[in-house]
Order: sequence, then C-alpha cells, then structure tokens
Amino acid sequence: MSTISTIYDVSRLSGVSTATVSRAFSNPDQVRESTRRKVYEAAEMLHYSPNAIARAMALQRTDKIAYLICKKGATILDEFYAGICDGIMRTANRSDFQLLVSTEEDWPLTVSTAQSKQIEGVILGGNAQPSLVSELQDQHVAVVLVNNRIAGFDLPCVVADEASGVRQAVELLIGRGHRRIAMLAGRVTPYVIGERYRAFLECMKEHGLQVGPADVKMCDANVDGATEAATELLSRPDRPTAVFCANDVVAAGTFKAARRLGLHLPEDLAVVGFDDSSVCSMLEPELTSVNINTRRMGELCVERLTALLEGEKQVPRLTVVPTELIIRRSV
Amino acid sequence: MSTISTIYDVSRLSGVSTATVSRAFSNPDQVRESTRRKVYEAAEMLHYSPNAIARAMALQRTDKIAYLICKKGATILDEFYAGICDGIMRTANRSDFQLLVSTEEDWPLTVSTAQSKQIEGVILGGNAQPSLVSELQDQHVAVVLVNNRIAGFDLPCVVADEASGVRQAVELLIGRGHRRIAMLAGRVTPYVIGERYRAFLECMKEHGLQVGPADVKMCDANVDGATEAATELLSRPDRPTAVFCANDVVAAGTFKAARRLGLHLPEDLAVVGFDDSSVCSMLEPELTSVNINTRRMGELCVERLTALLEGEKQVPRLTVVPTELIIRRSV
DNA sequence: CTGAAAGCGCTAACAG
DNA sequence: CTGTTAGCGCTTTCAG
Repeated sequence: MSTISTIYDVSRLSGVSTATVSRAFSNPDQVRESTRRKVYEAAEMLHYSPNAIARAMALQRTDKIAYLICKKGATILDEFYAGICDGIMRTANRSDFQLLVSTEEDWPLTVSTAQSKQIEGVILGGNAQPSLVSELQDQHVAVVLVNNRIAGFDLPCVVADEASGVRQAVELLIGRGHRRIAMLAGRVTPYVIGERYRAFLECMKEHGLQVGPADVKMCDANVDGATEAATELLSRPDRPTAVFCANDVVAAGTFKAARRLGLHLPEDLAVVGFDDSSVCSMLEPELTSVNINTRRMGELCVERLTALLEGEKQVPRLTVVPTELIIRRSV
Repeated sequence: MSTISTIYDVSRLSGVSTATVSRAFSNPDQVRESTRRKVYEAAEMLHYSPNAIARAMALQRTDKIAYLICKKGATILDEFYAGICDGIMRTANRSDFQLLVSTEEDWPLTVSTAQSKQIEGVILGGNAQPSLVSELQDQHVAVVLVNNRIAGFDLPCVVADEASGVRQAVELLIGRGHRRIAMLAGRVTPYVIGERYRAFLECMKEHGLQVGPADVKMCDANVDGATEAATELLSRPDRPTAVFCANDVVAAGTFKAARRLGLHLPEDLAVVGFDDSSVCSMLEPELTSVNINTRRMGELCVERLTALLEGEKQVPRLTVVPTELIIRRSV
C-alpha cells in the first residue's frame, strides 16, 4: 500500500498483458468491455494511476507548457498578467498540461540549459522581443502571444479589444458633456499604450474635439509617475475637465494629484481608468474603468497553444477579446 | 540540427560510453578532465542537453512540487499569495524544480487522478484543511505550510511575525496620542485574523487601554464589507480616533467610509493597514501598513521543502519572518 | 481483440 | 577513471 503500483502490477492482478492495461486507459474502445472492467477493478484495488513521466518518455511528448511574463520589472504580482495567468492555470490544469510560470528575467536560468527542449509551447505575455520569438520557434516550440502583436511573425495572438474599450470610455466622457479631455498615457507596454493612444486620438477626432500637445502626457505606469504627471496636467489654468488614464494605477495617481490640488471628484474632474482592476473599488469615488477579461484571454491562449501542438492547420492568428466599460462614480 | 540529440549521439561523437557522458554532466568530478572536455565539446556541437524526463524516469524522482492556494475564492490574483508565489517561483526555477501552481478549488481535477503521485512536495498556502495535510502525508508527499499553522501536525510552517507587526502598528498609534483605537477585523484567514486579534488585545492591555466590545468589528475582508463595518464604527458619537485594520483592503474600505462621513485623514482619523500591499501608495493619504516579506516567505518554503525532500532530519518546524511597519501619511 | 517485445533517454551498480 | 548492462513504466508496432 505504501508502495506505488505500476502497470505490471495491474497486468498481473487482472491477468492481462501490460499492453492491454495500457490500452484500457488510453484507448478504452480498443479493448473488450469485460476485459476493460477487469483491468479497472484491478487498478482500483491497487490504487494504480499511470505514471506521467513514463508516459511522457514513451510518447516523446511532455505536455509541458510555459507562461512567460515579458515586462520589465514585472512579476506575477502584476494584477493584469496574474489575471491572464489565472485563466491559463485553470485551463492548463484541466487539460493535464504542466504549466511553468516565470518572468522573462529569470527565465534564462531555466531554459537556455536543458529545460527548453522539454517545453513544447510557450505563452509570451507582454512585451516579448522578436528575437526571443524566433529563437523559440527555431527550437520548434509553439509560441502564442498575449496582450501583444509582433509584425512579421506567424503566430497566434490574443489581445483585448483596446479600441472599443477606449471608445466606450471616451464617448462616455463626451456624453457627459466633457470637451477638454486629456490622456495620461502611462508606459505600460509599447503595444498597449500604442493602441490606446491611437484609439484615443481617433475617437476625439471623430467627435470633432481638439487634442493639443499638452493634452496628452506620458508618464511611468506607477503611482508616483502618474501623480507627478497629473499634477502638472491639472495645474494648468485651462485644465481638462476629464482625464482618460492608460490604466487604473495611473488613475489612482490622478486621484492623488486631484485631491492634493483640492479638486473634488467627479464634480471638478472626471477620471476613467483601464483594466478594471481591484483598485477601482478601493478608491473614493469608485473608479470607472474598462474591464478586460484577462481570465478569458488566458484560457484562449491555452486553446490556441493546444491547437498548435495538435498540429492543427488554420489556428486563428488573431483573437480579440471584447472589453466593457464599467461605469462607477468617478465620472 | 532540427532533430534533438541524445546521450548516444554525444557518446558516439566523443568516443566514450554513455555512462561517461552521463557522469560528465551529473558528477563531473568522477571523470578525467580531458575526457570531460571531449564530452562537453561534442555536446556543444550537437546542442545536446540532457532530457529531464528520461532522467526523472531513471532516477525515480520528478523534482516536481506544487503550490496550492487554500483560501476560499482566492486565486493567484490575491496579492499576498501572489507575493509568496513569486518567491516560490524564483527559488524553484533556480533549483530546477518543476512548479505547479493551483488553487485548492481546481486541485482535485489534477491530483486525485494520476498526477498526485508524481508530485513530491506541496506548499500549502493559507487555510489548509488538516484532512488535506494528512491525506498528502499519507501519500508520502512532503508538505510545508505557509501563512498558517495546524496543531498536531509534524511539518514545517513558514509564517510572518504577526505579533510584532501588530505591536509596531498599535504602539505607533499610541505614541501619536491615540487612546480610542478600534480594530477592524476582516476575515482574512482564521489563523491570521486570530493572531492579529490576539496581539491587538494584548498590546492594548499592556498599555492600559480599554477595548470594549464595540471597538472590534468583524467584517468580510473585501472593500464593501469593510466600508460597511467602518461606517458603523465611525458613526458612533464616541467614535475611535484611530483604526487598526486587519489588512490593506479593509483599510481602503475604512478610507471610503471616512471620506463619506466627511472625516479628514489623518486629522480626524488615523488608519493603519497590514500587508503593505500595492494599494498603500494609491490611497490618499498614503496608507501606513505593516510590511510582510512575502517573497522571502516563498523562498523559505522552497528551502524547507527541499530539506524535507533531501531527507534531512531536523528541518525547522517553525520559521518566522520579521515584519516591519512602514509609516506613511495616514497616521 | 490481445500478447510479445522493442524501445523512449538516462542512470547506477558492477566490473574492469 | 571508464565501459557494460540492466532497468525506470509505459506505448506501440507486429503478430497472432
């Protein structure tokens, strides 16, 4: 009982060959009903369960995949990438995948040595370098990008519908009568900030609203950077009446700046964030933000990766997950 | 080039036996310098790197460990457990461990089937059930507890120095002249809330301060629950002048309640949180909180687990990680 | 439908 | 120090 039983034990106890036991588990329909039952019974008695390692060895496939967070200084603590991770984890667990999680920074330790060869697929989150992608593809590992797109590569990408999210946010602001709307563009990720910025300009233009050079401020995507930038923005005599923030952290910085300048939210200033992260409900007033279904994105990544690994042709190259504006009291 | 090379290829090219190649990689000092060099050279040419699966198979050990988050409804998105996860990941990566991460809720899917047998050690975070622990130990898997302790079990536990953290927080408040100090006890985890509550009472008592029944309020450990409870607490005519919160989220709720009641922080009310999470700097004023080095806790978990797996006797049963009060403007 | 047998790539005695 | 030789547990032709 204390010792783990193998396919041989089951074979012996049930009186059939190991081949049959094997088939009974992996291709049940290839073995006669009655035989199968004998096998299962024996297996049950022995608490047998197939050894995944041996299986991997024989099958020459490991079912091992990895999720790599490619963002400077980011860890699993980054709520956005953690959300994606959550979706990946759930799906991977369900599909009996082995999931390794790491950040780009401590990846080399693992991969460039032996490991890499045993990983069949990788999900690259954030700002993955093209060189990494091609290196991986050269080693015949399947690659899926999430929250990013890279021109000139042939691989599935899973992204959020940034443009629609931005549009919903900006149009809400416009609908509430705002005309001087500024954007606080935290440097999240080149791809993301690019998308959000472009969509912002486009949407403003469509509505015939001006966006002067002083109306868009770049800043680091952390509270301090955002607070500083927001302070400048809001200190102008012709300050905007609304700020569209590149993400919720930047919005939190804007809240701080506004508060310190004695502005009341939302009367004196409307703020909307992006990501709909946990801070939204912690702020007062609660922050209006664009929800991104990160878990869904993670799930989709695994689906795409699986398809790739199964050798399916026609794996979608681009998957866009809808976004939804969550209206709260900050506007 | 496109095909992966094995130990046989290296053996052939370098003209030594596979045994020697194997030794050259796993026990370099057992093979003569010159031979070793030949082996490495051949390996390099072939881009050889040992196959971990085959190795696991031969060695009968998988180096596979798991981190299980045991907290109702919690995911990897929980900042505290994510912090621990970060520490675990880094250390596990470095030690060539395979790390599986999951929440207790979708664990059965993976484990109760085959998987469990191949996992050699598990780190249980949060409110692990004793039954789970004994079940695991019965299967001879090494278990380490983090942020929790269970009476009557013989296993390593890694916890934060809750008592000291509470003391630092409460004494700061007392030092600033507060006498009516309330505690908002969010239901984080039975173990944690118990520790913090006990330490709070003890510390207050030592300083000769009263803690009436109305001075401690339980609430759910989310913003809404905390806001509600804090509103009650602060609506009393003899409202406290300071609130010690069980964690930062609860503190955020307290901020909201205070703001809505027209109280100014920190003049009208001092607030201190616990965990020193990312929200501290997003709130205005910034939140004073007790820092817990979650990454360190994660690292220590892996160290303890490793020791257990190596069969070391005398693995410390209790490891306490220091906590540190970070003073910000909310007091 | 079932069994025999040959691996999958690596390691660990056991001899030299 | 190095080579030979059995496996580790499972899958999979290939024959019955």
